[in-house]
Amino acid sequence: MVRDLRAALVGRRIDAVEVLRPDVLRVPVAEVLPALLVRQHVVGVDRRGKFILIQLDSGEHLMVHLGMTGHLLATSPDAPVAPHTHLRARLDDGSELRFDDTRRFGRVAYGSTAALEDARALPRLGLEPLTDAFSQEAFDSMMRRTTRTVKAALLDQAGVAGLGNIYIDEACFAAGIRPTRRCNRLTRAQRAGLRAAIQDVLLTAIDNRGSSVDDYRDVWNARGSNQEALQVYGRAGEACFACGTVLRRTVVAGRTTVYCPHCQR
DNA sequence: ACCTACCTGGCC
DNA sequence: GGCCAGGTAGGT
Repeated sequence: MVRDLRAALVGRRIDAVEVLRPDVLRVPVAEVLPALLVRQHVVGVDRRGKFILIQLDSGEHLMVHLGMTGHLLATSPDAPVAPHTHLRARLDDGSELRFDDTRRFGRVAYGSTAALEDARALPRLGLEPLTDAFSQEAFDSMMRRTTRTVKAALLDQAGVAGLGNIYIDEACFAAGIRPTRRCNRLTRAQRAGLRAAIQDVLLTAIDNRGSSVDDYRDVWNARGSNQEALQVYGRAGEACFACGTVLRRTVVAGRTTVYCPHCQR
């Protein structure tokens, strides 16, 4: 998403902003957001975990979290406006950036990263799994000192940033580890396998432009193809691609979890 | 280290 | 009507 947003936004000037649903805005109050954004240029787009940071020439950021059902779309201003569109920004190339989010679990905020952290709009996030910070040493020390299940630990964005329900189940399958296993009980080899699997699963998903299992769409409203590569997510009751065993559904850390009882121990 | 609430919509 | 859904915050 961030790579697509860079292509759509970097160098653009914001000409007009309309907040249709003020309560998706964390900080500041919605009434002042248009005045803060208008006439600024987008200088970059970054990401911390699942938080998208659109950097403006003031040095501040428009921060967006998509929640479960959020979209950021670059579109023509004339295109039909999706239901639950909460924010519209007109850009100097005649295009429009829109944020829509049916369930309103997503969030928008504006400010410096320090201000966003102070306002608790941007929480403390853990290791970025596709950077050098995600070393085996760092991952091991995190995993060795918690008794939580693997599923719960990986859902916690303060440990590893950016993993969600789909990719955790996929990484556990790729590593042959049941999501119900306790972190501190994994062997060194299992931790190494899990770390590699996390990186693999994420890189594949990015190559495939995301998992459009349901309503994920890219910035140009196109579907990704990674839903076709998923091995376990959404496949409970179906046969494991590796061994044919029926995949099992359970609830771990409050989330639906699917695994192969034969391939995953 | 859990557990529930927050929302809307689709499906049975 | 009840159950389920890519997530996180705030409570205990």
